[in-house]
Formats: sequence, structure tokens, C-alpha cells
Amino acid sequence: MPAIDSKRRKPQRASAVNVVEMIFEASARILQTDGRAGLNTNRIAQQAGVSIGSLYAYFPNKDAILLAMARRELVLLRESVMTSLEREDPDTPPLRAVIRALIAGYSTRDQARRLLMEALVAGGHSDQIREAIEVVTAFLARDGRGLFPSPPSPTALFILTRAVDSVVRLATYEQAGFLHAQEFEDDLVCLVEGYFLKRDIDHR
Amino acid sequence: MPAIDSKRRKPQRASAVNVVEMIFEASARILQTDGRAGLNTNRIAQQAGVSIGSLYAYFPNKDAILLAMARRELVLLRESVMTSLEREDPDTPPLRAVIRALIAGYSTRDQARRLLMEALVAGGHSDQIREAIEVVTAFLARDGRGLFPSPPSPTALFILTRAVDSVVRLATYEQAGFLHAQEFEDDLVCLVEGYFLKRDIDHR
Amino acid sequence: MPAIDSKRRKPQRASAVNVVEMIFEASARILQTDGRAGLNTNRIAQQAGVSIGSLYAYFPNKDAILLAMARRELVLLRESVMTSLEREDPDTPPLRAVIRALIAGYSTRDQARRLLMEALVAGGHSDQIREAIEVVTAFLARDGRGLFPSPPSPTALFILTRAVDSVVRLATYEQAGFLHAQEFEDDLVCLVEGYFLKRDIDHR
Amino acid sequence: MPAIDSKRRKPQRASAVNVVEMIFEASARILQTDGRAGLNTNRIAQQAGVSIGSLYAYFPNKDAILLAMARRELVLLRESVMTSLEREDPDTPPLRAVIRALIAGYSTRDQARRLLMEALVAGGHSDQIREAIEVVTAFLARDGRGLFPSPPSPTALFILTRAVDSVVRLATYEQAGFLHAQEFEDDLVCLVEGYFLKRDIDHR
DNA sequence: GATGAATGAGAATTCATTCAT
DNA sequence: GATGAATGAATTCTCATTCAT
Repeated sequence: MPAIDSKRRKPQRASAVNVVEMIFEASARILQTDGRAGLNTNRIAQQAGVSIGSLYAYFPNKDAILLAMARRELVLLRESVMTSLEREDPDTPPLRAVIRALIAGYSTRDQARRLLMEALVAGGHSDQIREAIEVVTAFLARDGRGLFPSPPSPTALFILTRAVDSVVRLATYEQAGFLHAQEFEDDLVCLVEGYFLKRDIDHR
Repeated sequence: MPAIDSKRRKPQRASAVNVVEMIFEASARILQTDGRAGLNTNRIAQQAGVSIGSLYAYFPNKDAILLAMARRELVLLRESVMTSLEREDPDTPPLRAVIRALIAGYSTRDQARRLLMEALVAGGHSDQIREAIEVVTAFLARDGRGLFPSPPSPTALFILTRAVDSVVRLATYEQAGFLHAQEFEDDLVCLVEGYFLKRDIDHR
Repeated sequence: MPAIDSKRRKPQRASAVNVVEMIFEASARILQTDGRAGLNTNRIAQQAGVSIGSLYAYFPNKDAILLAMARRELVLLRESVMTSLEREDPDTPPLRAVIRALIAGYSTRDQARRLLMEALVAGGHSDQIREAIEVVTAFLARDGRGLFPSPPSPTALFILTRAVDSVVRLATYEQAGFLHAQEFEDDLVCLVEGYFLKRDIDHR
Repeated sequence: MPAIDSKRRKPQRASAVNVVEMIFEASARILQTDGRAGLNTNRIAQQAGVSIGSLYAYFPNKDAILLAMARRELVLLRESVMTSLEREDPDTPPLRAVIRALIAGYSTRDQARRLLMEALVAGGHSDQIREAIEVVTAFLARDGRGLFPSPPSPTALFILTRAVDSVVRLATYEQAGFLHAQEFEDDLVCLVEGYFLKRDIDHR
């Protein structure tokens, strides 16, 4: 019995993960191609290959889908950045590693990602975004491992994190040709390092 | 009849301007209080004190209202920045003047403004935003009047303009307490100037 | 102008009354033939010959339709009873007149009427029914014009009004053949008069 | 296996009884708290602590549950009335005993009971109710054991049974304070006895 | 037999838009 | 030109019921 059973291990839970995954996948695809206006629950279910009833078994309503997706994107992005920080590459300074991870992270499914973030904000959940950034920010503030030459003030931290994040995101959305150019990465690093340089000069 | 009617204020053309203005005003109010979900043409018309029929006499469809509003916001913002550049205040360097104008410009009706921008983007009109930024960018690039210590590359211009714009906008949305603190303005100026400083050092 | 206009006097209000009336009519018809299960807003609108949108312009939701109908039934019934009381027919004693009016009132569209009342009760609006009965009850208590031989106690009033009302209603629902028989009316009168007779004997 | 299984309580038939009972219990509870609108098979199953699949093993469909419950209520009520008639208490005349049994029977779980009756009626099963009443009615007509002073006509039987039943039920629904007052019982007895008194006087 | 995930028909409701007056 | 009643396609969501495991 156990042997035979192993074919269908974790029948419900595994399936649940798949259904959620398929729904995310379908939603992203629709968002990517037709934008927010083209997104409706029936279409999501159809694209995902599940019944509309199943969709509602996993999510209480349409917005919950977007919210969950956005949250997941945020988590993924955060993790990719954190990972890049942990993977202490001697050739790449931490700041550059983070920026590189950010560029890589934002490069896939940009339209869907943007709309997701906008959905979060429009739904009054911008605190979720803030929170996700705060986590990284807090990490950077705590043990930035030499990410920053000197500890930034809260205001400076806000400015630097948002500036880098926004610029990368906007470059992605506008499908700027320079997104993957070395110059883009260099200039972003320069922006952050320049800030500290200037600040230290000004403040003596 | 026409004689009698002339009692009414600004009958023809002026009225059209008013109606459009009332529709903008009503839309902004609804956006501000109930978000995108609460916005519908009937409600806009009601709030604006015009009939739904009239609303459709001035705008071909709902999206056109948001599009027109967003465009106007962009124009207003651009003009405020341009004005601040033109008004060459000897005490305030151009860069600081521009940043100050931006902060002031974003401070009013933030929720409505954000949703408007999102409407533009979601509707696939992000080129409109880009265009507006380009106009300023181009102006800055052309005769920045000493705005930048040295002419930035296109990539650098993209990074700097987006970074400043995004940071100010996000600070507004998050109702950050430091939005009107001197430190915030100073740090933004520092961010831009630092970039050039660092770049010049790196490139000799 | 006035002459010509008279063709379409009270365009909206008159139409509104008609739409409401058509919706009531359609709902009653559906209730009568297919019961509560067959009643849905799309069908009501279709039967009423109005668009579903119009239906929702006049009623906030499905329940409101039933509630409004039930209320109206109650009002009509009450009025028919009150009228019969006012119309002091010398040949017919008031009690008999009321019972006769009740029988006549309940005889039309019985199924719809029953379901309506049930909807009221099920929706937690049984107070509406109570209220309607109270109005008649209060009237009877105040100046029953010799309806009752002597003033009944509140409990007695409750028992008598509900007994008569229920019996007539149930006879209607069961499409009892005796509904319009003289005996039925006579026995109901006898029930009420007997109560007072017995009570006076018992209490001396 | 069967041997091992025998540890479990009342495995076969008794379990079926329990499941049905739990389903009834759960349905009544939901009906009581959230009314007809809150009643759905999934919720019933959950409340009853059985799987939805099991629920459908015991009942062919949702309506069957309500139907069965209503039928059972009717049977219980009928039996309580019959019992009270059989239990010839020398101190309590049969009529009073029946009325007392009725009041007691209706006093428990009134909301659920009402909705149940409505379910029966709405489902076009009002004949079931009629039938239950007919059984008692027939019994009363056959050997009322001195319940009535003289045999009532079919019409009178209809009127008397429905009047008493309805008044008690309505008093229950309206949670009338006088439900358990002596006066209420007395007046009901008076209503029935008065009818015969009056009838005999009128018909000589 | 039991389970509960999955199904999908169908119901309620919204709202952009039209057009007769 | 203005009005606002009317329209109905489209959308969200529910829930009775089935059936593979």
C-alpha cells in the first residue's frame, strides 16, 4: 500500500500548491498581455485550467489573488536581494551585487509585475510594499556588510532604497535598451556611492 | 430667448471649461476618498453636478477623463518645475529650486494624483508620462543653466530624473513625515550632486 | 406646448410607477407559477418587460422587491378591511363585513401572497406583518363600532385577529372548496361571537 | 476487520441514525441563527461534523433534508398532541390538554420550526402539513373522547384546528410574552368552546 | 462507505454608454 | 445642447452536486 500510494503523495496539499501556482501563472499572463482591464476571474480560471469554483476555493475574491501575487513578488525580490548579499562574492562589492540582483529580478514579466504593484497600491496595501522594502532596508541598516561606507540616516535610507528600486523598475517598464548595459549598473552604483561621498565632504 | 439667457454666467465656451473643470474636480475627489474602485461615470457626473449625458458630451468615454486629468497634472507639474528654473533666484541654486518645486507640486492631492498616474500607466499610456519627463529632461539637457556641473549621458539623465521624481512621489504617497523637512531636500540635492562628484572622480 | 406636452405628462414619475407596477406584477406571476425558487431578478425583469438595469434602478436588490410587494399587499388588505368597516351597511354587522372583506381580499393570487408573507417572515420582517395587523387591531380596539360586544383584552385581541386571519389565509392556500360558501363565513362569525358569549358566561 | 471495528460505537445502523440526527441538528441551528439564506449543504455538513459526501449519502438533495426535518417536526407535534389526549388526566379536560400540548410543543426552537414549515410550503409540500393536521383532525372527529361537545362539521373542524394551531404558532414566532400565561390558554379554550356554545344557540 | 476537492450552471449586481425627449 | 431613464453585456461570486481516491 505505501509503495502504491507514493504515486499520489500529498494529494490535496500538493494539488493546492499547483492550483495556486496555476492561478498566479494565468493571472500574470493575462496581466502581461491585456493589462488590468483584461483580468477577470472567469478568464483567470480558464487560463489556469481550473474551474471558477476552485479559484474561489483558494481565494476569497479577485483582489485577494492580486494581493497574494504581489506579496509573493515582493518576497521573491527580497530574497533574491538577500541571497546576493549573503553570497559574498569577493569580486563584486555588496552594493553592486544588490543592484545587479535587482536588475535581474525586475527583468522578467515586467508588465505583470508593475500592474501587480499598482494593484497593491491602489487597493490601499502600499504598506505591504513599504514593509517589504523595510525588511531589506532594516537588514542593510543592521549589517550592511560594508554595503554603505557609513550608516545612513533614516531619511537617507529612504531616499537611497527608493531611488535605486524605482529607477530599476522604471527602466524595466520602459524597456529601456540600456537596462542590461554595464553603464546602467555602474551609474546606479555611482549614484549611491556619490551620495555618501558628497555627504561626507559637506559634513566634513 | 438669447437675450434672456444672457443673464446666465459665461454661457457658451466658458461653461464648457467649467464643466470639464467640475468633472476633473469631482473625479479627483472620488479618487481621493474611494479610490479607483469607487470611480464610475454616473458618480462623477453626479458629484460634478452635470448630467451623465453632458459628461459624455465632453469626454468620449471614461478613460478619456482620467487620461485628460493625468495629462493636465503632468503639464502642471512640468510648468511648475520650468517656472522654478526660469525664476533664477540668486539665493537658490537651480537644482535645489527644481527639487523644491517638485516637492511642493506633489504635496497636494496625493492619492488622486497617484491613481491618475496609475490610470495612465495601466491604460498603456505610460508614454505620456515618459514624454512629460522627457520634456523637462530635454530642457535640462539643453540649457540646464548650470543645473548640472557637467552634461550627463542619456543613461545618467534617466537615472537622475527618475530617481528624484520617484523618491519625492513615494515620500508623498507614504505621507512621510520628513517630506517637508530640510534634511529631505538637502539629501536629494546631495544625491544628484554626489553622482556628478563621484563620476568625475572615477573618470578622473 | 402644454397641449402637446400633455401626451407625455409626468414622463419619469408615471413611468416609474409603471415600472414598479410591472415588476410587482411579474414577480407575483412567477411566484404564483414557480414559487420562490423560480424567482430571480433576470426573470422578473424579463417578465416585466424592463431591462435588468431598470429593475435595479427602482430596487436596491432582490429582497427589496419582495419586501415592497409584501408591504403593499398588507396595505391593500388593511385598506379593504377598513373600507368595509367604514361603509356601514345596515344589513351587514361590522364583524361579518370585516370577515367578508378578508375572504374577498385573500382570494386573489393566493400562492404569490402566501410566499410574499413568508418572504417577509423569513427575511426577519415579520414585524411588518405584525404592524399591519396592529393597525387594524388598534382601530378595532379604539372604535370597533360595535364590532365586538365588549372590549377584548390584548390577549383576546391577538387571538381573535390571528385566528380569523390565519383561517381565511389557510383556506385560501388550500383552495378549500368551502372558501366562498356561506357556511364558512357564518362559522367564522360564530367563532368570534362565541368567544365573547362564552367569556361573558364564564366571567358572569 | 469487522472484529476490530466493533470497538467503535454503534457502527452500522446506529451511525446512520446519528448522522441524520447531526444533520438535522446542524440545519436547525443554522436556520435558527442565520435563517434560510444562511443554510447551505456545505455548511450543514461542516456543522454536523460529516463530510459533504456523507450528507449526500443520506439525503438525495438539499430540499430532502428540510422536508425530512419538517415531516419529523410534524410527527413529533402530532404525537405530543395524541399522547396528551390518550393520557386522560381527570383534572384536565381533553380540549385543554390538547391546547396545552400544542403550546408546549411549539415553544422550542421556534425560528427553525417556522422556517421548516415554510420550506415545506414553499416546496409545494403543504399537503404534508395538511396531512398531519388531518390525522389529528380525523382522530378528533372520530373519537374526540368528549373533546368537542358535539361533532363539528368539516368546515368547523377546519376552522377550529387551524385557528388554534395558527394562533399558538404565531404567538410563538412573535415571542409574545403571554404565551405561557394562563390567560392565553384559557382564552384559547374559550374560543373553541364558545364556538360550539354559540352554534348550538343559533341552531337552537 | 467515507471524503472533500472540483465542478460549473446560474444568480445578483454593476456601470459604461445611448438616445428619445 | 442638455437630460437622465433605460439598456444589457459583463463580472463577481455561490453553492448544490459529483466522483476519484
